[in-house]
Amino acid sequence: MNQLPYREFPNEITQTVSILRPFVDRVVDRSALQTLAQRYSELDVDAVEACLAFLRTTADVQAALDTHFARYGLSMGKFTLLMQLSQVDGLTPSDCAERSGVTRATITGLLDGLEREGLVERRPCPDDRRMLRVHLTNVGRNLLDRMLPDHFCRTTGLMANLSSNEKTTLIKLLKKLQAGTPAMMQP
Amino acid sequence: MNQLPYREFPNEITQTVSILRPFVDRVVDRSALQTLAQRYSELDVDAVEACLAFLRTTADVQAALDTHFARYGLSMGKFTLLMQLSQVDGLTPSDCAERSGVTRATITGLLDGLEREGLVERRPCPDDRRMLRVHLTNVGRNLLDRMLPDHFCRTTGLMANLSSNEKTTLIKLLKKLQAGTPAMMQP
DNA sequence: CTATATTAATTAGGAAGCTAACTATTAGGC
DNA sequence: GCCTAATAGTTAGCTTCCTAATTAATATAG
Repeated sequence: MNQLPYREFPNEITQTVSILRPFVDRVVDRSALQTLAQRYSELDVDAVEACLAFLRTTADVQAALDTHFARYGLSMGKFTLLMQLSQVDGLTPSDCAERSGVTRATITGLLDGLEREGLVERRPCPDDRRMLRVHLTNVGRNLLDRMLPDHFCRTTGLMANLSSNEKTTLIKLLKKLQAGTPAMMQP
Repeated sequence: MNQLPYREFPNEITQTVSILRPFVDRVVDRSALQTLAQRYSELDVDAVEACLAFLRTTADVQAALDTHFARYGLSMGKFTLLMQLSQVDGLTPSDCAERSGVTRATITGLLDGLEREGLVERRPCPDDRRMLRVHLTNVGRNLLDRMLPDHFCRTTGLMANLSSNEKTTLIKLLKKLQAGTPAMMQP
C-alpha cells in the first residue's frame, strides 16, 4: 500500500476542514452502483451519481477555500464576519449570526478568536446593555485590504473554466438542486 | 428583530453541521457587490455570484443530508464508513481513511463511535499485528438494510427537479468548477 | 409597579474535522 | 542479524459547528 498524501502542504497551516469525500471514484464506481441498484429498486443510478459528483466538488472547493483563507490566518467563518463588519460597522453578535446563518453561540466563538487576534473589538452598547457592538480594528481593516485583491483573483480563477453562459446555467441548476433539499429533510 | 428559527426541528437530534451560509442574499446583494467592484478591480461580479450560489447550495444540501442521517443516528462520515464496509468486509482503518479522504485520526474517532453503538467491530489482524480489520456487525448490517430504501428515495427526491439532461450538464459544470480549485490553492 | 416574558450573550458539553507526536510492529540496508 | 525506516493505529490539542442551559437586562401584562 502506497504512501498517502496526508500532508499535501507541509509546513503550512492548512487546517483543511474537508468534508468526507463521497465514496464515488473510490469505492463505488458505476458498476458497483448498478449492482446495488439490483438489490434496491429505489436506487436511481443517475440521481446518486449526480449527488456524489456534487458532494465531491463540494469537498474539493471547501478544501481549496480553507487553504486559501488559512494563508491569512482565517477560516471561512471568520472571513465572512470580517466582510460583514466592513460593510456595516457595529453589528451586534446576533446580527452577525442572522446574516451568517449560524447560531449565536458559534458567533461567540468566532468573535473570541477574532478579538484574540486583534482584528475585531466588542464594545458595550449604551442604550441596551444586553447587547454589544462589534467593530473592525485597523488591523482587521488592513488585513481585508491586503487580502481582498488576492481573494477576488482566486475567486475568478476558481470559475475560470466556466464561460459566462455556463456560470449562468450552473446557478440555474444549483437552484433546482436546492429546491430538492426539502425532500431530504421532510419527516 | 424577529425570532430566529435557531431550532427548525425541535426535539430532534438534527446536529446540523451547517457550513457558514455565504453572505449573499444576506449582506451582499448584487448592488453591494458592484460597489465593492469599484474599489477592487480584481472583483469579477459574475464569478463571485456563481461562487456564492455554489456555496449556498452546498450549505443547504449539507444541512439536509445531516438531518437525514441524524434520523438514523448517523453522520455522513459514519454512513460512508458503513457503506464501505458493506461493500468490502474487513477493511483496515487506513483503507477506510484512504477511501473516505479523511485522516486516520478521524477514522479512529468515527470507528470509536460506531463501535460504541455496536454497528462495527475492530478485530486484530494476525498476519500484521499493527493492523486491524473492521467488520460490520449484524446490527450494523440491519441498520443499512433498514435505511437504504429511504436513503435512495430521498436522494432521488433531492435530484427530482433536474431532468436527465440537466443532471448530465450539472456534472459537466461541476467538473469544470473542480478544475478551478488549484487556482484557489496554489502558492 | 411588580411578576413574568423575552431577548442577548455566554457557557458547557459534544461531534467531526485537522495536525503533530507517540507507541508498536514490521521491513530493509549494510 | 542488528539498527534504522517506515507503517498502523492512537492520543492530545485545536477549530468550527451544534444544542441546551445560564445570566443579565429589558419589555410587558395585570
